Amino acid sequence: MSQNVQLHRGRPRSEEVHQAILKVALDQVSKIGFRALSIESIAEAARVGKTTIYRRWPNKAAVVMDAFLVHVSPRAVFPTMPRAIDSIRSQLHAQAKLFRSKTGKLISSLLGEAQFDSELKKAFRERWILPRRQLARETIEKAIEQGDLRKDISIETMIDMLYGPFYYRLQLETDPMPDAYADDIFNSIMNGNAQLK
Amino acid sequence: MSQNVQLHRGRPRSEEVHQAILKVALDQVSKIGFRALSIESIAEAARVGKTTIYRRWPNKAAVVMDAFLVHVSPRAVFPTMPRAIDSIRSQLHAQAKLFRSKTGKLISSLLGEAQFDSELKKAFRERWILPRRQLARETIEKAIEQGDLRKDISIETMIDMLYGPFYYRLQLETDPMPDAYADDIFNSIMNGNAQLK
Amino acid sequence: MSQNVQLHRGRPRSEEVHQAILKVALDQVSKIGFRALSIESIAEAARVGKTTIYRRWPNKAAVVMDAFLVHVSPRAVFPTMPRAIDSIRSQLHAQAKLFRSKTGKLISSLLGEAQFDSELKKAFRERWILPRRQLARETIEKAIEQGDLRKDISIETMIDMLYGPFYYRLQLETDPMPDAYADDIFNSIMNGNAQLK
Amino acid sequence: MSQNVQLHRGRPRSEEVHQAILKVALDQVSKIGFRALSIESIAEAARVGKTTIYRRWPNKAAVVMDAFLVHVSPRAVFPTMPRAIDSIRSQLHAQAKLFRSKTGKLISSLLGEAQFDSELKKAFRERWILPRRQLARETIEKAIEQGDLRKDISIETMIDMLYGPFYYRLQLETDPMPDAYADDIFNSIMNGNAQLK
DNA sequence: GGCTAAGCGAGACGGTACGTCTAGTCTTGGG
DNA sequence: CCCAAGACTAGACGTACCGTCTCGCTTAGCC
Repeated sequence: MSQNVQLHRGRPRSEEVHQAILKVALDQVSKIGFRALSIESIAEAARVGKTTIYRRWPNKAAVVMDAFLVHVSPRAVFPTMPRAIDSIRSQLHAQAKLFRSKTGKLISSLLGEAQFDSELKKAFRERWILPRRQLARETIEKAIEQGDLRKDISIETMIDMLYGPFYYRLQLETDPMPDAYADDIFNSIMNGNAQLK
Repeated sequence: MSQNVQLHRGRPRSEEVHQAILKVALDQVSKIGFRALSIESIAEAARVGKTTIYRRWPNKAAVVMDAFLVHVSPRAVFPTMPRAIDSIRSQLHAQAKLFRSKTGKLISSLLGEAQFDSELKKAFRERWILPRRQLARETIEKAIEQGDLRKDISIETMIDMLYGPFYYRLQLETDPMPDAYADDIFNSIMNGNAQLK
Repeated sequence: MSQNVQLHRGRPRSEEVHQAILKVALDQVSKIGFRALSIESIAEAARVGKTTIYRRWPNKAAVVMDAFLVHVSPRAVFPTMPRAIDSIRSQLHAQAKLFRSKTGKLISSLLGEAQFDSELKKAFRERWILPRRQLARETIEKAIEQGDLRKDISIETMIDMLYGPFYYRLQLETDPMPDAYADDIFNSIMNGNAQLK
Repeated sequence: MSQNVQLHRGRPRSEEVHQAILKVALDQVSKIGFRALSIESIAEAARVGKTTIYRRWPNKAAVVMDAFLVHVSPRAVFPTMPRAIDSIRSQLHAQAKLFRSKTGKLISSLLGEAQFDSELKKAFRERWILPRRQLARETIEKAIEQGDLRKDISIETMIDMLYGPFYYRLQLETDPMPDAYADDIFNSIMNGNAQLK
């Protein structure tokens, strides 16, 4: 029985063009920022028709989101160490370093734009936030098993406390974000702030 | 002898007009959202020339920022209780309530937009964030004096941990933000998550 | 062998749209006058984007100039008669009639505006004035050949005297412009005003 | 019986201010042209409130019209000679000279603007054109009496032929306007162009 | 090798809002 | 009542992008 459905009719989409667009998008977002970026400027710089971009993405946020993930994914891996609790501390340092880099600016732009674009918010959450939360969740569970974290804690809240302050400081720039900040957060989460009686 | 310098030359700016613009801005931002809002629509609805708006604010973000503060300031007061630590818990509940309301949406819009507008970020930080941090700081110091918080903690980090998770959840909508969330955050900050040995 | 150069790249400009704009421009200039006319109102009435107009003409004067020529060209032909001198007299009557019509108002608007827009002046001169002067010149030369006009006259000056008084009266409205006016001008040009001794 | 009607109540209008406005208007119209001129720029340059200008003139055309007349009136006098026909020839030369000067540009601007402003047209006609026509009329009548012009001519048409070609050439710039042009016009008007049989 | 279908770059299309400009009016304090 | 200053409403300007569309041309698989 032959397969009647013709899978690829007509000229196939060019992978080259796809990559060129993402590359230009990333370049421009770094150079001129997310706001100043426009589909028109990407199209022009990539020597590509606007239609070609709109055929693949609904708007510039989606393009930049893709460009961001292609760029950052290989870089942002969760460290694995024998003691899970060490992985967590290590991850916080990696987080601080990432947020201090140019990528930090890109992340805050995407999160900022996501406040006005529910599709982007969904994508940002599902493709960037949730995978990292899942890794964090697994690591926390392992740390509980290893006896370093209490059994009775709310894991989701703990994850919020691991990430929340970083995004807060990234977006508000109330203070810089040195490695020591990661340690402060870690210690506070582990030991709490109450005066034991 | 006489004062030669005329302090207010020309027709003074109309306070009525000022209030009308802020009112319309707030109305519209609630109805149609920050992005759909335009200076033109505000001008039209407020029966005001566009120039009159541009004379007072550089862009719509600045208008909405002002409208937001006028609207929210009287509402968002830091509760004062005999034990400072109770004020903190109470404030977290107020925070959760505020962020669940329509104002929460407005705050996330302003913080989102602030990622693309450094003047707005400065204004948001200095007129909204920092005053609240200052109150939090004073309350924490009082709680230390009252023996409820440890002397050796980093106050700035603790403030980040009080607010960060709320803004994180507000912007990412990973989960809802019930009153119980405020309690979870409070307990985690107070007691930490480590398994005591 | 093969022709590599793509002659018409991109979507071609719509002739329909072009005509629609000119039609609307002519309608509106008749109804509300040149000054009250705006590119915005043309765009709106023609259901066309402003950019589409600006892509083709630099300002409203250029649009109206084109609309005028499209409208008037088929109407304003130089009459041809066996005796060239009769063509001239006939043309003066046509001139008077044209200037009394709505088109006269349009011509005075264009000439008026041309005093502030050198491009328009150039266009008005080259596309409206000079072609008519050329026809007049040929007719005068023929009349000289036919022995009705003297050989020693300055043709350019004579053309000025044929047209100048009409434009003068059109613009200043010192007096009406009946057919008799054309005859007066014609007789004066032919016979002069000096008392022969 | 005392006169109850108070003729001048309040502060009298300043003559100084009046002159300053006219001077600035004339300066600016020479420098930047009629179109670029605005009431605002006059007010600013003359250190005068806009209201003060609007109190005296309805719009910029009226201001410039006044400034023009104040400037040009003492300069533009009709020459008087024993033979009226010589006055006419002389006047044509003066006309050519005036139209070649900066004032020519100003006249064409006013006449141009007058096509869009009926009040200005009225003022231009009554205060500039008609007085000169009246002088021309008187001179022509004198020339008829002196036997240099025919009795049966249409005087109004002859005046149109004296002035029309100059305004035509001033506004259309088809050709320069040398003194010889004045002679050509004069000769044509006097002798006509017909071949005598 | 020709047919069909989709992709391609280019650029025109209808729109929306921008931020600026000027018009002509109004509202201060002061002369 | 005049004056300078400058805010007021109104509305057009010309520009920038949006997201869609329409060209001629290219590139594939299928018959």
